[in-house]
Amino acid sequence: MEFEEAKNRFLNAWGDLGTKWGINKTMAQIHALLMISPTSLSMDEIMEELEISRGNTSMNLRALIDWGLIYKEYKAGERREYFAAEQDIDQMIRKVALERSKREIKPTIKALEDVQQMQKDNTAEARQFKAKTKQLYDYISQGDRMLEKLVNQKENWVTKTILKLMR
Amino acid sequence: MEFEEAKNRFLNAWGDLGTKWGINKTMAQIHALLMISPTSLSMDEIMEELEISRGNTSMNLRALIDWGLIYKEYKAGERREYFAAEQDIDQMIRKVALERSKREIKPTIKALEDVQQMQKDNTAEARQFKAKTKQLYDYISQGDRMLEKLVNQKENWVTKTILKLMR
DNA sequence: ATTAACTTTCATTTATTATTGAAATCTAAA
DNA sequence: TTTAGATTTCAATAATAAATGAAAGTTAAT
Repeated sequence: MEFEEAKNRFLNAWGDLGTKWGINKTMAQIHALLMISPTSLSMDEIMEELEISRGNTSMNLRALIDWGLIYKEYKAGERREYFAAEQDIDQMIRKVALERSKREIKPTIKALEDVQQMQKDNTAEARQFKAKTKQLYDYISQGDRMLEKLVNQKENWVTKTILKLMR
Repeated sequence: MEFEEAKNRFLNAWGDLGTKWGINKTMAQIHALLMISPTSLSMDEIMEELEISRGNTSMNLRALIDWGLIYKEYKAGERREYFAAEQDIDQMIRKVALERSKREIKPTIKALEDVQQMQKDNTAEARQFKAKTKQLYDYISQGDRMLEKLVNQKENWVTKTILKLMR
């Protein structure tokens, strides 16, 4: 396999993975491209490599910055902006976990909390509903608390966690 | 909040969560409905409650069965099929983790493996590419091995894992 | 073997999400 | 303060994914 072929294989695989994880294909591919690039890249270089429009590139670069997965770099005497990926995988996973907690887990927990406030209603349906949503609430909020805790201890928790659990 | 209102709030929250996790809204809502139902439900009951078509219901029930999240029940002397959700949350999370590993993680690992076979190429680009994809491969495959291990030990690993890590 | 209750399939339609590209905005340098 | 390189915005378009519904398929009971 040639380098170009391997690179495309990887960019596509990462793009596909992204779409399954609430990250659109372009966003994931820009991220992939920056991860494997030995130098930071300008918007034009990214557009050319991935054959995407300026608007699309701009919007997804911003999204990646919002997620904390890439950052801008300024070169002396150059006006244009360059972009580079966070290279530490632990850090990367931490960022993704944090963002997904914020966008998906937290709102779900809020909803589960809210529905607990339901008025007394002693039908079998209402009882099962209350029991199940409470169970889900306890479960998910405990998981989220764990996530938070691990994310905030700035060490390489992912690796550590994996190794701990592999014992 | 009335029961009906709470129920809809929950069905919508679960549907939304699903869309962020590669599970379409209807599939997630059917799952939610069955989780909170004290009895198993027929296809017609599900259609009516969620106001969705027969075709949609049929396809998503099958998908949920494929994922192992719900199962069929047959009632004596009745021709129609009834559906019930797996009630154990640990089991549910295990099923989702397993399915996502199969659909998303495994193919990514395969791609990362493949691109390692790239021919010798000593440009800075190729070297960074090789290093980064190897790093990702090691990381992700170790994570997936852990997942597999935990999923296969049929205990309530999610709870245990969380508690272990909360220490 | 035929009927009728029930389920599945899939071509078409609808809804959702992503992408484009040109105009507007921003900003460093002249 | 004007210019020009560069980025952002967003209405329009394209691509993708989900939902419909009617016809085809299944199967238990007669």
